[in-house]
Amino acid sequence: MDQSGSKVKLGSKECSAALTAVGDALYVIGGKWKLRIIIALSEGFTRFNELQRRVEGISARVLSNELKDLELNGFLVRTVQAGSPVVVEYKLTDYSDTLADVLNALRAWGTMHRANIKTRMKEATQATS
Amino acid sequence: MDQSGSKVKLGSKECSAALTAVGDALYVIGGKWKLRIIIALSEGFTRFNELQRRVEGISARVLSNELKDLELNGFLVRTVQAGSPVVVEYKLTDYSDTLADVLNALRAWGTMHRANIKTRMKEATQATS
DNA sequence: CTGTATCCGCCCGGATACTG
DNA sequence: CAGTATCCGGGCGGATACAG
Repeated sequence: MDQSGSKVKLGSKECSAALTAVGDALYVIGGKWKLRIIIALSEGFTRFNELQRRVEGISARVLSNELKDLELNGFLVRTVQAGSPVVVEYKLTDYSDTLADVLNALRAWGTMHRANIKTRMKEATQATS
Repeated sequence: MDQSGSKVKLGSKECSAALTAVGDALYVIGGKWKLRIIIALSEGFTRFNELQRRVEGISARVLSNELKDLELNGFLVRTVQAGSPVVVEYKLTDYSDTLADVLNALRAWGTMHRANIKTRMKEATQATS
């Protein structure tokens, strides 16, 4: 089959490295909400309630926790401007830009996969009809 | 409950598309184990117990469920060869190759992030010393 | 070996109410 | 608006025992 190097064949060291690296990544940006929050922020939504509306399905409690977590990991900064209405803003840091490749890959794949699923369902319909 | 056509109705479609696409992706390959199992499989481990040893920390029950899920989503195929010891093998499908970019991006980022954390800790040590 | 079934504790996270 | 506190139910997932 792929013995003649058709697939990516890594040495055992690089293999565990892949497992470890992806594990590290998932530990920080894994979970249901982290990346979506980052996307919403990248779209220019900075306020708490804006984000909650934008990231559909998230509760205030969870959003609050996730934001703290993201701040701890250096992806965003929380700023408070005193005033008549106190303005709290969340803004992505430069470090969050390092996720660009991950985000792009995920977005591209998600788009592709959705189209693919539709095709599968159509075929299934035809086959069972 | 949002009655007003909350579907794609915004001027900037790309933004909501990103959220949807990444949401789709996370729905399928999100979670603690999926990608790690795929990596282990890509390393050539095909047997159940091999995978369980390779994907550190996963229990038999969870591994079983994840494998079913991955098979349902077309990432792998389960084959059973009858014999004195029945041989069960899990093999990645071509469709799993579409995840290459995602995996590479995640691996690269995880590696970068780990190095970055080390640097931060060093600096913190120096600052407090 | 390759799983499945059952029990069960724990924690995630929704709902609600409340504060500043 | 921007959260926090509390309650609490469900489910995720570990441990164990068991089946093919």
